[in-house]
Amino acid sequence: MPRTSFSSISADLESWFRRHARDLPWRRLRTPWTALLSEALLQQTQVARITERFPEFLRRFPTPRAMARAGEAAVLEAWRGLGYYRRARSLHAAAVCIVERHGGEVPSDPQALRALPGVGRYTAGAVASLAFGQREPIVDGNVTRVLARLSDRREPVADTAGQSWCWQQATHLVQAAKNPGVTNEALMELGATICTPRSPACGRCPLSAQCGSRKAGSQAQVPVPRAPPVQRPLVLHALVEIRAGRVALQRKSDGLWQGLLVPPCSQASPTATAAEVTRSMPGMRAGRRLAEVDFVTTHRRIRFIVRAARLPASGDFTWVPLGRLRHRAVPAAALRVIEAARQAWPGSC
DNA sequence: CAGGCGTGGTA
DNA sequence: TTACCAAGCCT
Repeated sequence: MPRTSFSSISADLESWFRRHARDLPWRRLRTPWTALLSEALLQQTQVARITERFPEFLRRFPTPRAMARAGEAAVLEAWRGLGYYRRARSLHAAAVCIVERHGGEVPSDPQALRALPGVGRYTAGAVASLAFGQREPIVDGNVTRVLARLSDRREPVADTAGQSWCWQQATHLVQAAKNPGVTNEALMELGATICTPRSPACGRCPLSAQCGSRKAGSQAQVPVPRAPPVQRPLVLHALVEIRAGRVALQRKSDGLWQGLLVPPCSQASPTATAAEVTRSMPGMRAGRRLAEVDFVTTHRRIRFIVRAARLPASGDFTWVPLGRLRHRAVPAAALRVIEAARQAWPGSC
């Protein structure tokens, strides 16, 4: 792609974006902190999921200092149901860093941004360009797709070589831009609303005249999809005790759903007996089987085998009222496990 | 660097 | 119903 094309593309992107930008909550008030907050929330998550939740985050954590003071548990609680919960723990740690190392202000230097927990190349570039107007490139899933189609790239874009090519293209584009932040945001917006993975709306695309895949009619083949991840099976035995309208939960210390509240779980064979299930669970007694719940993540196919349980009074449990589950740091999978248990609970109709 | 890390929407 | 995948990062 010749240099003149990049300046023409960025100009078309910017003018299109000024007319067609969606009204998103984090665009109303654009500060460095709202940029960092929204980008952390949006990692691997669709815009529509975050638009509803962003106002609550901004209300609860209006500044890095407020988030640092609120504590990690409060951030995890606000993050309920959004997945990839390490983002929540990283964001809180980043807020602490910002308070301790940067006087409570989000840094503008890409290097300093990169040093924050949970901030990689994309997020650092996004905050630097969108919030500070710096000439930093960004590459995410949307940008990757738009760039691949513009050049009608028939080779993979997901592997190392492909991503390197994308960053190079994005760098050229932002170098040619009049307003780097606007060009970057427009590039993402185009990928999200026009240049979609399937059936892109080329008829409404401001770049259609300059698009290689449009010219070749290869939009459906570009970019080449990457091989789907293998989904490994995992069996978890969950022990649920409901007493006086409350369910016993534990804060998970590692692995899947680390830091979140879940019923006591152990990994064992699908045919394990109650005694075998509780062998590594001191003081806990497993009762009758109540239900099975299947849950799919990106890399796993999880089967929960749910048993009623008798948990020791001395255990370190958090007893959460059933009606409050959706306001606590309980992952969606655990909500489904608890709901299945409640349906099958002795005495339930 | 390949694999781990969630969830829900859409076709 | 399955398949795909979304404003990625970390180890």
